[in-house]
Amino acid sequence: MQTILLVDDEQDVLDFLTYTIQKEGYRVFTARNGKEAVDKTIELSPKLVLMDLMMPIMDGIEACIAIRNNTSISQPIISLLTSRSEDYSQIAGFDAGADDYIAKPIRPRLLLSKINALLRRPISGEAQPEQDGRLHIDRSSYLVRLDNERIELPKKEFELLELLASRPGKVFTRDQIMSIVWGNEAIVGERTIDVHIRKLREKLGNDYIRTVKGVGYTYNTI
Amino acid sequence: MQTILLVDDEQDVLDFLTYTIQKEGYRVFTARNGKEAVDKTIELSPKLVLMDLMMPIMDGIEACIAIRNNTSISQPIISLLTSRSEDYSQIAGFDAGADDYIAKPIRPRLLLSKINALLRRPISGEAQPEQDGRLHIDRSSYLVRLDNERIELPKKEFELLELLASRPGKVFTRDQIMSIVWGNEAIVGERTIDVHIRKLREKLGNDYIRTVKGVGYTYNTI
DNA sequence: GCTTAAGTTAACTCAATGTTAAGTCGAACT
DNA sequence: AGTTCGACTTAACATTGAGTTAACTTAAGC
Repeated sequence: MQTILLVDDEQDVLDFLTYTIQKEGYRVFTARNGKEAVDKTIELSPKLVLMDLMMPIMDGIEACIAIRNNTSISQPIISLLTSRSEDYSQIAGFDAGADDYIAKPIRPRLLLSKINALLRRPISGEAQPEQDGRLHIDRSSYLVRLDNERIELPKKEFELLELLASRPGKVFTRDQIMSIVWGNEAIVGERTIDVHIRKLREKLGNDYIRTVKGVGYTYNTI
Repeated sequence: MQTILLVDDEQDVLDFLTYTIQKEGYRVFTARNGKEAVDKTIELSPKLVLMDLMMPIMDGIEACIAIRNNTSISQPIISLLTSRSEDYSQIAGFDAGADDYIAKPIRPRLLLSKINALLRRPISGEAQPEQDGRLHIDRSSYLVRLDNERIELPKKEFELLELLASRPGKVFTRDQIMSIVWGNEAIVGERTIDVHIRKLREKLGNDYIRTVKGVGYTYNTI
């Protein structure tokens, strides 16, 4: 079960959101201000922190910075809750390292679908894909750089490359690739993966992805 | 520790706000009118001046102008305190060089959050978003300059551009754009974002905003 | 050599996005 | 009050290109 830390200074909001999120099947902890949020993040290692922007003692931005600066803790996904009126602080949030925004007033349905989406995406902290010099993969800009030349990749190609590069040397089976990049719902044909691999090789050169026949594909460790 | 100059002609207000702000960990000085405010600004070089609009001897607007015109002193962030009714004077305040408004009656928590936000924000005019020369976005004057030619943008377009430019290269999803620029109250149609993107491209040229199909939009880092 | 996995190519499909023009609404002006 | 204006939204339609498929070729392993 995934853990979520909920941070707001208003008890009503906490109660309501806790109820809403628990019903969806998550484990919820709460904090009342930024200081508590930082402490509990360290203590509980939540996967996701939902935090109000305006709080006494330490506001959302400060807490965000504090969490991001503490490299010894496992980095949660941080999403800030904000009122539409306080618009100038919104941009500061991204600078502070927040991953997403959720605008108040909060619609429960929307909130849950956002939470699900945020938690479904690749683990932000772990396994930074690839730094070895030649190739650089940046998820936030959806951009790949090869020898400092930028290469724009379409979504699926990017995600496929990102997956392979997240563990250089590890061989991913077609099944694994299919369920991670395509999801279990999509039933696509046998050759679809091949074609995407081909497109990647076309753009990056043949050296980066190695076929392990009968098993799958791997990102080449030189 | 950051220094704040508090200016109001009512002793009650001064006492209450001084207490509130000191508790948050700022150094607070006070002044009783605009004249004093200018003098103490020169003397103390505060980071932030919180000033009532209506005062005897010299009002907030005049003091604001006096401070802005004195180029030999380090420019503080100026935020004016105003009653909701006198909102017509807000325009004059911005013209006079104020950075922000805080409406009376003052809610302590809101005030503190605003102060925190203001003091984190670079002094007005000093571009946070975008440095590359061609495009200059100035939030305080709500104005965009492209190759030194001024471009006036309506609110939504400005906010959209500001968001994208706040993190050049980062791809913002439609969801994120929607909740930040529009907020969750407004449920607008599918094509609304596209149209605003189009208007921006029309005015700025196509080079600045890149579409990442299936993901979102990004401000281009050439 | 036979079998099967993977590579290749080009055509196809459809959802995502682009575009245009017209409609709505509120603010400013007369 | 009526009028004008422009921001914002909507709706209808056009376009694009990512993703997929199909048909065929090549390579690997026994």
